[in-house]
Amino acid sequence: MKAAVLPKTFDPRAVEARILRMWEEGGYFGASPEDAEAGAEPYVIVIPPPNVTAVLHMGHGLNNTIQDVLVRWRRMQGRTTLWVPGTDHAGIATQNVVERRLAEEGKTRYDLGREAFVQRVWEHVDRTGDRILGQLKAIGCSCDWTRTRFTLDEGLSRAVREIFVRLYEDDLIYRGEYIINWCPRCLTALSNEEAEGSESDGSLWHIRYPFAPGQEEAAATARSAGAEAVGRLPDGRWYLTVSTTRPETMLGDTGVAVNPGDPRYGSLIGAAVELPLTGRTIPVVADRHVSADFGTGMVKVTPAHDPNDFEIAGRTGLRVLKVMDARGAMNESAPEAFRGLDRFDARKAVVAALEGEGLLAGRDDHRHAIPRCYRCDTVVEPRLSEQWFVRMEPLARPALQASRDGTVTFAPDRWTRVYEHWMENIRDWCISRQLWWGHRIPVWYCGDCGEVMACREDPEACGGCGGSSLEQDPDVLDTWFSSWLWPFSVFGWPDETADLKAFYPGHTLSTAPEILFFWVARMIMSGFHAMGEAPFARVYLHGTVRDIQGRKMSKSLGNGVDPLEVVELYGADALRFTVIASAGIGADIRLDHEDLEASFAPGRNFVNKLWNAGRFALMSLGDEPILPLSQVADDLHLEDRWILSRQQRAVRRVDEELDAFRIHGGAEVLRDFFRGDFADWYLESVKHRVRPGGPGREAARSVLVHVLDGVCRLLHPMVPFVTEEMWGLLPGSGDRDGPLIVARWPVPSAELADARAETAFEWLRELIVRVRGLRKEYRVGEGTEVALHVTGGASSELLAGREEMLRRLARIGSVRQAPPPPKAAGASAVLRDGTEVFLPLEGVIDVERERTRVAREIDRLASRMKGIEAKLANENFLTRAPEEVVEREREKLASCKVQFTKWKVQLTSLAAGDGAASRNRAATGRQP
RNA sequence: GGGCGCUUAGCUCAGUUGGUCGAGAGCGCCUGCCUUACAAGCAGGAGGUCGCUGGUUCGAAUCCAGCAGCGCCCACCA
Repeated sequence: MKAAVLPKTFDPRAVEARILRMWEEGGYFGASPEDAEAGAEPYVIVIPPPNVTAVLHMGHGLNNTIQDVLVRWRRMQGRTTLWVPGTDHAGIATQNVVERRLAEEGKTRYDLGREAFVQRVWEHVDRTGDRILGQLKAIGCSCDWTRTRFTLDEGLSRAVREIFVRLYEDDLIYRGEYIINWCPRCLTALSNEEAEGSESDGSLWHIRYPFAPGQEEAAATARSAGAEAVGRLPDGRWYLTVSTTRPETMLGDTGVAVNPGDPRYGSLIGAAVELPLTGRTIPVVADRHVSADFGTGMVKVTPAHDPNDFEIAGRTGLRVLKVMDARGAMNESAPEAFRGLDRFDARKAVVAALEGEGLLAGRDDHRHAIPRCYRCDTVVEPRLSEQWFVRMEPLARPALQASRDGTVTFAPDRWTRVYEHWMENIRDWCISRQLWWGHRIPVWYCGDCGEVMACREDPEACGGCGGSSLEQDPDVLDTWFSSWLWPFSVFGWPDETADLKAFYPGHTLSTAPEILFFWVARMIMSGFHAMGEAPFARVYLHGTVRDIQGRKMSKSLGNGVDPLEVVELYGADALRFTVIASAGIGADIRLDHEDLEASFAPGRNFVNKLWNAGRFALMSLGDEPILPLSQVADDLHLEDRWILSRQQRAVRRVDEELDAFRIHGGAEVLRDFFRGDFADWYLESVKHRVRPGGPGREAARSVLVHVLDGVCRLLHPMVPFVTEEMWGLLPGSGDRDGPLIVARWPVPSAELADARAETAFEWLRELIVRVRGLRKEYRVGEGTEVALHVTGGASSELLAGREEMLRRLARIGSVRQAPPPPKAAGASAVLRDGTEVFLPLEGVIDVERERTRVAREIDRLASRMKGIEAKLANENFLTRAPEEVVEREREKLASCKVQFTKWKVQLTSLAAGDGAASRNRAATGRQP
C-alpha cells in the first residue's frame, strides 16, 4: 500500500516545494485585522529586513529560523499570528554594488546621471529582492508574503517623509556645519555608528614648531618652568613640540593649544609659532580639552579635520581652514608642494619635508583605533561639512525609560546595559548622505528668498516669497532612517489603518546584536515618538555564525555557508534543526564551511529518524481504524501509560523553554523525548503488540498514533516540512481540520500524567540497561538467552507481567525472583533502588579475567564508600544540609554497601567456580 | 582607557535559582550487530583534576576575588 512506497530516507526535495505551495495557497501565513479582533491576543513579528544587495547567509538562516519557530509555535497555540516580511534598500551598500558594476563597464554614476543611475539600481534590486524572498521561503519561513514591504516602496517613503517633517517641525531635525565622518571613497557622510573603529598599528610623530621672532622670552620662561618640550634648534630658534598620528593635517593647523592650568606653559598662551612648510604663523591658545599629562601637553589644532579641534576652535576663535577635498586629497589651501596628493601620500611627503628641515623630533609606534567605513573599509576622514542631524536626546528619554522599567526587555539580559549605556550617551544622528540611492531629503531651498522648507508634498512655490525657484536638497537619507520606522510603517503609518490598530505594537524582535544601535535602539525611539509606545516588548539578540576557526562568516573571507546549498543537500528541516539545537541563548554558532556534511548531519539524522518513526507507524498499524485514547483507557499497558505521561512533561517543558527564548532547550527536550523515550523505548516495547493478534493491540495502536501525532505537533515549529508530511500520512486520531501548520498545540494533560507508571517503567528501563551492560561486559552475545535472578528493592511488584518485555529487550530467558544459588559464577549489578540483579553465567565466562576485574571494582567501591561515610559523619553536614540531601547520601551509601557485598560474593563464587571456568574458556568467544 | 562575554570529553556545545551534576548531548572514536522503521541505524563502551590560584559553604562547573588565554563592544586623549 501507500506505506510500502515511502522511501527509507526522508527526501526533502520531494516534499518541501509541494508543502510550501500548500501552505501558501491555503493562506495559513496571513492574518487580517478582523482575525486579530476575533482571536486571542495577536502575536506579531516584523522581520529584520535583509539588504536587497546581498544574498542570504547563515546568519539570516539562524535568525529567520528562530523567528519562524516562535511564530509557528504561537500560531498553533491559537494566537492570531503575523510575521511581516520585507527587504531593505540598504543605501550605501546597494549603491556601491551597482557602481562597481558600472565601473566594470568603465563608467561612473555621473556618466549616467542621477535619474538613469537610480533606474539602474531599481533594476538591480528588483532581481535580488525576489531572490532573497525566495530564499526565506525555501527555509520555511511562514511570513505573510502578501504583506511584503520594501523600505523604498511608496508607503514607506511616505512614512519617511512624514516623520522627517514632523521632527523638523518639532525642531528635532536640524541642519548645520559640523565635523562628521566622511568616507572619501563612497563620498558621503556617515553616522557615528557607520564608522567602525579597527585597531591598527600606526605611528605617533613628534614635530617641532619654531616660535615666531620675538617670542624668545616666552619660550625661555616656559623652558625654565619645566617645559621639556620647548627647546632651541641648532640655528638658535626656539621651538615647541607637538605630537600627531596624522602629520598631513598639520597643513591645516590654525593654532596650538595647551591646558590653561598647565604651569609649564602659562607664558606661551598668546605666543605665536611658525607653522612649518606653510609660512603661516599661528597662535598658542588655552583650552580645557588639552590634558597636561598626555604627550607634551601641547596639541596642534586642525579645526577643519578633527572634531575636537573643531570644538577648540569654536571656544577659542581659531580660524577653520580646510586643506583636504572630498576624496581625501590635499586641496588648494595646502602649500603647492602637497596639492593634489592623497592624504596618505601627503603624510609621507609632509614627514619627509619636516625631516628635511630638521623639525621632526621623532616617531613612536602607536597602536590605536582607526575608524573605517562600515561598507567599504576605507579609512574615514573627519570632515567639516553641512549635514542634517536628528536631535537624539529627547527621543532617547522614553526609550531609556522603557528598558529601565521593563517595558522592553532584552535576551540575553546583558544587552540591557549595553543598550542603556548607549542611550545615556546618545549623540546626534547625522542622517544626510551624499548618495543617489535612497529617500531624497524632503527639503526645498528657495533661490529667491532663501527659505528652507520641509514638505510632505513636493511644493509648487516658496512658502516664504511665493517664488518658484525652488531646489530640493540633493542628498538622501541614511538607510536606517527608513528602517527605524519599519514596525509601524509596514502597517500603513501615518494613516490610522486597521492594520496598525490591530498589529502595533508587535511582540518580539529577533536580530543580531551588531545592529542593536543601528536599528533596534532607533526603532524603540521612533516607536515612542510616532506611536507613543515601544514597537515590541522583547528583544532577542542571537549569536553570530562563525566558521570553525571562530571567524565571522563573510563574503570576503570566503568562509560563508550558503543556506540554499544546505537546503539543497540536506533539506530545510536539517538546516533549521542544526542551527537551533547547536547553541544556547545568544551564543555563537560554529559551522565548518568546508564540511557541510559534518556540520549538518545532526539535523539531517534527526529528521530522518523522525521520518522513519512515522514510516514504522504506517507500515505496521494496518488499515483498521485507530481508536481514540478514551476508548482504550482501560487497556493501557505500563509502557503506554509511561510514554503518555512522559509526553505531558515534554509539552510543559517545551513551552517553558520557548517562552524564555531557549529554543535550543526546546529542541533538546524534544530530541530527548522523541529519540530517548519514544523511538528507543516505546516503539521497541510495542512492536510486537501492534501486529495483528498482538497483545493489547488496540491500545498500542491508539497510543502510538496519539504520541506520534503529538511529536509532530511539538516538533512542527522546528522542523515544519517533515512533520507536516508525516502528519498528513498518519492515520487520523483527533482534530484534523486542516494541515499541521494550523493544528492545535498540545496542552499538558493532568489526566495522562502518571507518576507511578513512570517510576515503574524507569525501573524496568534501568534493569534492562544494566542487564545489557552486563552481557556486554561479560561478552555474552544476544544469541545466548540467560536467566535473571532479582532480589530486593521493589522488584516483585514492578516485574509482574513484564517477562515478555525483558525477553525481547534484554534477551532474558527466565526470571526468578530469588537469590542466585550459592557459589554460582555469574554477573551481578545493583539497581538504584537496591534491587540485586544476577545473571548466572556458569560456563560462559573467563573466570580468571573476571576475578581480577572484580577485585579492582571492590577497591574502587571501598574508597567511594569511605568518602560518603566521612560526609555522613560530618556534624555540620548533618545539621545544616536539607533533610532530603542527607537522605540521598544515606541511600547512596546503602546502595554502595549492597553492591559491595555483591561484589564480595561474586569474587568468592568466581574463586569457587575456578575449575569450571577454565574448562569453559573456549566458550567465551563470539557466538556463531 | 572603560565595559562585556567566553574558557566543561578529540571537535562543536548544553548545564535555568550552589545539593540525584559522583558532570550531559551531538559529531568523532572503540566493541558487537545489515534484529523486516531507520547502518543518516541499533546495543554497549572509552574519554573530562568543568582554564589556573585562592576564598565563602556542610557542599562549588555553578557564588566571590585574583591571574592567564581568547573574543566582542564602547571611547575625541592628540
